[in-house]
Amino acid sequence: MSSESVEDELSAPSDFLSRMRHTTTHVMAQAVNEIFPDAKLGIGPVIENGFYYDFDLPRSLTPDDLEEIERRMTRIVKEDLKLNRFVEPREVARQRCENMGQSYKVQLIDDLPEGEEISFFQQGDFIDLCRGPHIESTGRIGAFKLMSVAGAYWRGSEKNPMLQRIYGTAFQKKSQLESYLEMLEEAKKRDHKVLGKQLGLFMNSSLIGPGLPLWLPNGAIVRRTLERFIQDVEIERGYEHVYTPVLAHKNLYEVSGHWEHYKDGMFPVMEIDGEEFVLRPMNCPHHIQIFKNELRSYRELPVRYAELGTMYRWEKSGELSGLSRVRAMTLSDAHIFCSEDQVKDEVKAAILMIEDAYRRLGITEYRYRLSLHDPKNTEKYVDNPELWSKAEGELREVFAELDMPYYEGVGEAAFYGPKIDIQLKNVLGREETVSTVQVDRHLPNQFELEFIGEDGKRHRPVMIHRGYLSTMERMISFLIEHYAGAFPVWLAPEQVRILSIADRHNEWCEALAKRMNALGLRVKVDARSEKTGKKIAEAQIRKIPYMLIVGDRDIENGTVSVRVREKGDIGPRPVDEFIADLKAEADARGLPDHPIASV
RNA sequence: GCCGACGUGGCUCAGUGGUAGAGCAGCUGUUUCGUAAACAGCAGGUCACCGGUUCGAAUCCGGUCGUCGGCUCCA
Repeated sequence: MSSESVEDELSAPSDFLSRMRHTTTHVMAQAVNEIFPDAKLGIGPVIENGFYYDFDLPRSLTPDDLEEIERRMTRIVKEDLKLNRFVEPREVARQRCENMGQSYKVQLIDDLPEGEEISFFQQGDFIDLCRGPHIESTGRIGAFKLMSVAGAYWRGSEKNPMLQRIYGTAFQKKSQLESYLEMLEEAKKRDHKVLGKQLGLFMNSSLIGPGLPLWLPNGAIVRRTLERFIQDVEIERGYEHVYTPVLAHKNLYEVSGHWEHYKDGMFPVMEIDGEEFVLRPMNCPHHIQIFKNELRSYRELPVRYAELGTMYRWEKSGELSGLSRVRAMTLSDAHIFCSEDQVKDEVKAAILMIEDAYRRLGITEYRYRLSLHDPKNTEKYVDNPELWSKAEGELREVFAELDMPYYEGVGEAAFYGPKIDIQLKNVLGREETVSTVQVDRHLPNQFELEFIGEDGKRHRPVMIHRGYLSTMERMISFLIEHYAGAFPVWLAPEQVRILSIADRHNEWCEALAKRMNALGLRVKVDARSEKTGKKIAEAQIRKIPYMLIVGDRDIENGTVSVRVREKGDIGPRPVDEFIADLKAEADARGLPDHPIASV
């Protein structure tokens, strides 16, 4: 992280927008410096949709300060100051920063590799250590806006002092800035926390506790439907399901190594009658005990145990968020026990299974990360260089053999082994880990797992940890945002709402709903004495895929007037035909082709 | 956990020291209506919690809890 930040600070991309944003961040620093002459500067890189700069200031910034800074920035832009670049020898540069009291900049210089050119940029009186590149003058900066203030640790480490980070963005044209801000507003409406409330999917109770969400009936339908899908696919693909408890002796996790490496992520020990229990933060040790329950033959392998495993992790309070970061979660987990020569095939099969699910869910924006350990961090990772290099090499081979592109993330591995993480892009363009496949030779050692080989001798199996569709919490928070709450038919809590035109149609509507319910379709009737327009508006807000409007004409002709969520009124359809089409669409368990709407 | 902001009926939000408000939702009644919100009435709030300042606190101050945006961490 620290080396990357230095990198960010000193080598911004060179296209005009990036250079302009980089210059804007300098203008911001200049403005802050005017208000706080003693401000110490951290780093000020360009990021995906803008920029930030970190400051060490005598007091914390308020929203009013941001306005003041913006005003000063506007003035600096108007002054149209030229940016001058100059280079200095290391010692001179270092002395300059020290004289300016810029201790963080001194640290940056000290960390620059030998022989690196050390450059400064100056506009007006303001001088800043920076590699650039910049635009030629502040006057060429277009529309900008400061977005927020946040605390950020110097160099990203909790051990370092916390600086104040100001986030901002800039565009060449005002209209571009405006449409970006509009886009953020739109994204807010897709926020799963907002939609979760609006659609009655989940809630939190401060009495129950933060990070412990409660699934409301509608959310429970989405979850159950997804869980059934997961289990059905797993059965098809040769997994066996098990159920294991969420508590275990602390000792289990001492053997596994979790206690040593993962203690901070666990709820504290419960002690009773001299026994120590913990809530499990992972399911693997439980599945391992099942593997060990009998003597295994190579003929049985691979053994694949799957479970929607509920677990508890002590997430720090500031990390919690809606359904995506929680303390109680259920992972679509599985552990594959196999022989050395089965590893790569099993990893590949798991990846292909995950890709197939994404296709059905309509998820296309993702990339593979090979998550490697950090050899320098022996505290976080099991210290066994041979195992690491073997497993990491193996996963690279898998990518090569599948001909799949990927990138590597050092320091992203699990404590026991490297991972293939599938990184999804969420609505805000941020990546989150959803599915994961991990190769592990550590836990089999810890628990002394064995199977009898063809040669009659004992061999150690390899374990593959496979998180299929993440935790139900994170996956569904992702899907809510991905679909903007408009779930495809197979996942929609309420698939159809029947709207009666007048009270006299209610009985017929109820009978129709009953008939569809009997086929496993989720149908409700809006039998209130409200105007049709109002019933439509409400069903639309609830994002129900189909509305069936029923009045005299329909009852007479045996039709329903179909209104499709995305398309509006598509006119009357024979009842039997609609039901058959809907049933087919729901059973397909995939993105809708909209057979009904396509007519 | 750290930095910052915020917390007012079920929901969305007004209200900056002087008797707690609106819209939607809810309930009751009227309306029976064909593709995005009929009309009227009623009810609903220890202004997150605890303490302080003040003749008087939703409003000012302190603390606690919770939420949000970041940092760190992560499925």
